[in-house]
Amino acid sequence: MGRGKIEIKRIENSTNKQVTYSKRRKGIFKKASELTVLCDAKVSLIMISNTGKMHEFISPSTTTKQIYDQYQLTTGINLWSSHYEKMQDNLKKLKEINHNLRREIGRRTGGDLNGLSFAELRGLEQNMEESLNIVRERKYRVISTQTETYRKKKRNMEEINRNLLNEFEARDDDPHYGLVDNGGDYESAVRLANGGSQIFAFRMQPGRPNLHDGGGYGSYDLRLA
Amino acid sequence: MGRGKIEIKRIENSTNKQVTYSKRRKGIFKKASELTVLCDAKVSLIMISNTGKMHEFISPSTTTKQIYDQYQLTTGINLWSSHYEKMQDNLKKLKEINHNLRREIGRRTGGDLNGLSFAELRGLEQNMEESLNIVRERKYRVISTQTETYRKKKRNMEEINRNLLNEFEARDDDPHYGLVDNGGDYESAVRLANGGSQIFAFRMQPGRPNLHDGGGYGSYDLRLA
DNA sequence: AACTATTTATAAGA
DNA sequence: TTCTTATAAATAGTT
Repeated sequence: MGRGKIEIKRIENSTNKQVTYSKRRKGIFKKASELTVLCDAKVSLIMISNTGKMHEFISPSTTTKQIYDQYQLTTGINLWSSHYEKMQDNLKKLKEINHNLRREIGRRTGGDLNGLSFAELRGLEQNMEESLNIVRERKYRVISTQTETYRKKKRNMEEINRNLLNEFEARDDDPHYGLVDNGGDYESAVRLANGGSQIFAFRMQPGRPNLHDGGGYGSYDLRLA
Repeated sequence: MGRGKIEIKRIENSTNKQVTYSKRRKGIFKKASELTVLCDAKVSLIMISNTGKMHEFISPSTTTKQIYDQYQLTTGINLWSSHYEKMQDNLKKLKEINHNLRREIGRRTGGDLNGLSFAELRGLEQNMEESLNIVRERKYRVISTQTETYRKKKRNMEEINRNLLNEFEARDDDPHYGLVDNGGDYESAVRLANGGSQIFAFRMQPGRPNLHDGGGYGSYDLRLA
């Protein structure tokens, strides 16, 4: 359809090729568009020119992805399986590790000991004893550090207290002096001066902590995997 | 191009629509094919009729997936991101759980105790003590069961031994009788008869087990995640 | 599915 | 690139 008939073979002239591409592309797009309207078909048309430029036609009321999903359903070809595989692999490994970790924890919290032999149980026991000792040592270190800190604070407060009392006695002609500005500090100083050991009463939260509490120890959501 | 001009609007007559679809589809495919030859362009053309039938044209020397990969590169649209997202989500959750499990184990084996307060340390200690007790109880139960089993075996062997000695004495006119057929059993019987307590010498694997051994306790590959 | 009058697409030229 | 136009190609309606 033109001034002369042409043979369907690669056009060597670059300009001519470009022009033909442009004209025919427009033609195909028009026909694709007409088809979708006339026959309410869905069309996905992607063209990439020899210069690498891309043009797309997609029938209205659908998306390229929809067409592609249907394409895959029909052909059975999964176009992104290769993209999946690596991820699937990772997921599988993670799940396995997760399972092992879970079993380890389970055993270390006294659950699921059925599969273990005497020797394994003995090994586990010794291992747990060692770990427990480490935790204990750590605990003692923390408490001794805290004790030291509070001892220092106490000394400091005693010093303040002494100073305040001195000032208080020195100025009892003005009974309000020293009590207004330093009221809070004075109270702390007195309380702390009564002895360091009581301080822990409200720091240690006596009794065992609630292990299933929101912020408590060992409270992850372990539902997945 | 036909006997009469038609308006570009949905064809209501089903048969007519089907015929038109068929004719025009052929036409578009032909034009697409010609374009790829004339202009060496790449074309992916997927058409789905209103009856759900799919037809595809793909220019030779390429694949649908290639076109789509290029499509994604050019448009920046990731067609299978939605497929990814769920997986990514799962992966992320698993990694998080994994991390928590790891920290839990780490603490229960005496590592990474830096972030814990005194109260938390105390909770952890108590928790570990309880778990340790469970493991100990289990160990004792296993060993008492084993002891009982061996006690029974021992009694059984003593019985066999007695019988054998009886027979041996009764038949010492034939010195080979009883020793050939039952040699192994006799030896076992004698060894077991010496006392149950020695049996554990080779069952208990004295000394602490190698914790980093291939099949030993606590030996997962924890590299991933 | 084949025919064919007619419309539409487009090759070549401007 | 776009317009023009002669001509090839596609196809609507018919058989």
